[in-house]
Amino acid sequence: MIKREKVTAFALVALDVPLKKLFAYALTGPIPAVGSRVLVPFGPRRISGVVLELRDDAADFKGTPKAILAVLDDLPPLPAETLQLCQFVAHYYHYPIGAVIAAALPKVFRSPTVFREPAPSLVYFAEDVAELLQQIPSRAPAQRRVAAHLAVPHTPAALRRLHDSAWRWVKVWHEQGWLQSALEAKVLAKASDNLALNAEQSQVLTELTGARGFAPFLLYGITGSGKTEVYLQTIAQVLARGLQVLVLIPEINLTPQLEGRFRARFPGVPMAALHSGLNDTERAVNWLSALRGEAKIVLGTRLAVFTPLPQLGMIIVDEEHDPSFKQQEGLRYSARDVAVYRARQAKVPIVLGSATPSIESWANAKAKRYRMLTLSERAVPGAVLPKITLLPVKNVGLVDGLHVMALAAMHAALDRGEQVLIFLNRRGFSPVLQCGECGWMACCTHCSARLVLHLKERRLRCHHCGYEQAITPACPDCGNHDLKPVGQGTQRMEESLPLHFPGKKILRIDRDSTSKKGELDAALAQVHSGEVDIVIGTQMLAKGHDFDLLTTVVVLNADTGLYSVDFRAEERLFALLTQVAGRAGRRELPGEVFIQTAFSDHPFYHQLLARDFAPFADRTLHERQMMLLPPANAWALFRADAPELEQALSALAQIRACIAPEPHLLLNQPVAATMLKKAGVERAQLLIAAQSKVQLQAVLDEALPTIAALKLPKVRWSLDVDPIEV
DNA sequence: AGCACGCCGACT
DNA sequence: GTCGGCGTGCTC
Ligand SMILES: [Zn+2]
Ligand SMILES: [Zn+2]
Repeated sequence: MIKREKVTAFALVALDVPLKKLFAYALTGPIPAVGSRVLVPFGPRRISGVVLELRDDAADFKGTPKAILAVLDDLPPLPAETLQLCQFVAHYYHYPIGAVIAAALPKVFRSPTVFREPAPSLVYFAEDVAELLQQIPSRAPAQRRVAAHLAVPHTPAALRRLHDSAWRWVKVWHEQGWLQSALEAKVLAKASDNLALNAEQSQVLTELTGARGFAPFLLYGITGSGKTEVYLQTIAQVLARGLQVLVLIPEINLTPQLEGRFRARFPGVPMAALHSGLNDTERAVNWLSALRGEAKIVLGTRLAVFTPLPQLGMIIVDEEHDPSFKQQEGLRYSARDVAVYRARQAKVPIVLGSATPSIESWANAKAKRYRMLTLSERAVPGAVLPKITLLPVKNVGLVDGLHVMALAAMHAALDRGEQVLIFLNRRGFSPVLQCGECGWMACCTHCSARLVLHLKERRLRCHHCGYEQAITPACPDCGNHDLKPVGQGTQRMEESLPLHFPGKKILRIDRDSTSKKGELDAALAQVHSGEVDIVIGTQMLAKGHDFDLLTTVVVLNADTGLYSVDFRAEERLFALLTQVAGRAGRRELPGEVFIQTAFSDHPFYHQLLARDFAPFADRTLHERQMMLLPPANAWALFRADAPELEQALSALAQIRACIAPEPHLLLNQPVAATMLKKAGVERAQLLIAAQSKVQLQAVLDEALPTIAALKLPKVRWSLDVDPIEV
């Protein structure tokens, strides 16, 4: 009889801990595949991890490995490509691999408990929404708003997002026979028709559908040029080849509209939405259907870039310039950049679409690393871009914050029966509450910031942390009772406008007025129905929402960043104003945009008025090259916070000392953050600039092990590669 | 990041 | 006497 030595095998497991290493565990039972989710003992607790390597020794671990407790098969082993993508991200953003994998997985797969997939739920929809609406009395507007959504199939969970009672109503309507229900995969409806394409669109479609292998495109298309229709027809052809499409979109409450349009065009094509509105279970279910290759279209926000897709055929990043593609805490990745890497890895085409591309992507297109495709005509024949007028406000008397020309234009539009949008990106009544005697201003105790006066709620609130307090009745410094609101917020505009527009219906739409479920939906419905005359809106309304009767837009206080240190301020303002201008005018009603500005002489406005992003982008890119700013070089930013600024600065000085100077590497001095105090800590930062991303990575690879070994008590620090806010 | 261990100040 | 403050150190 042959005595076999006991075969011991080991697994190297990635765990969600801030340590840049893998942990060795002994395999006792069946051998899990690489990529499997496993339950392991870790110190006194049991946590979930992912197997990255199998081997017959414990690598460099000298102790006695503990045994894996269980292989959790609620998740199929992650494909090698997904693990490799996570490895790339871990390396590029200098983040521990276990933490990257954890961030890439739906929350339920980070927990040590096994996820039980619920039975597939039915979806509810109306074949003829008009017929359904006839059954619902007009005295039930909330029910009618829900009904109006039901051309698109909804799960019970999706219904609950529309309105707390929506699921209850739908059950009744279904019993009445006014609605159909089906398993999601079985919905058979007529697809919305392809829209006719103009010559430019057809040419772009031909280019995109003809591409094979890794092929990056920058689709530069002006507002209203029909980018979405081009996406839809391109997607149809990728689906016809039996492949999956990943569509990444910004994080805004616009996902439902886009999802509706996709579902209407591709009824019966399984689609997985992955946005922040979903609960953990929905997210996990949709993610699994993508991983299994069942969902053919994955429509999601930045996190969706990590979704495993066995038959990936194309990636589309819509509004590629949008800052929400860059995560601003923890793993500070750019989903757009990761998407480009992923397209290269999967050897598929990628389309970055925007009316105002990021200068980074513009530079790539100019350098022929991306192929530039242009849509320069409006898709709807005869439609013209809105006219933009600057209203200089320097040394001009304003009436409740409005220029007389703006008031006149608003009156004219309202007289024609049209709607007006006042775009004011500042919630609350006034950004400052000030003492008229001594000049004292109400400030947050935890942040270096003013408290914003919210008169409606009778509170002073900090917009940077959760702090709020009752309105101070008197100045704490001099006792004066005459405290004055200074500056104009949306609430103040809402209060003063009726004086100038008596009898007109005015509606404020901002985060405060739409914080409850269904409120935004209700507000938008009021605007669509035409019962609202003037809308006062913040950033929330800048994107996407199209109102047929809205012709006139007045922009207030948008350009405060123009002379700031932030070198991306112009780029962002161009994108914002382009988007806001897109709200003005439809088809036969031409739009007009009035921008109140204190900087009407700024060269930026010459280019905005020319309505052409290309010369602006060319000039900006040239400036960046002249001044050695990204994308002409590569930046990394160390941030530190501590109870005292001195501690943060000293930590950054120690970090800086770990980086060896070399030619073409700029090591700045640590400086206090522009807003020194935030949420009770004092903050500082250290910028390093390298000639190229390659040099930057080499420098960071070299320095980070030393930096990680530093003892920095009371200080929390993080590294941001390719920061967008400095 | 958790979580335990450990060593000093004021509480029943 | 012990409850709890958070500094320090470790996790296969
Ligand atoms: Zn005072
Ligand atoms: Zn604050």
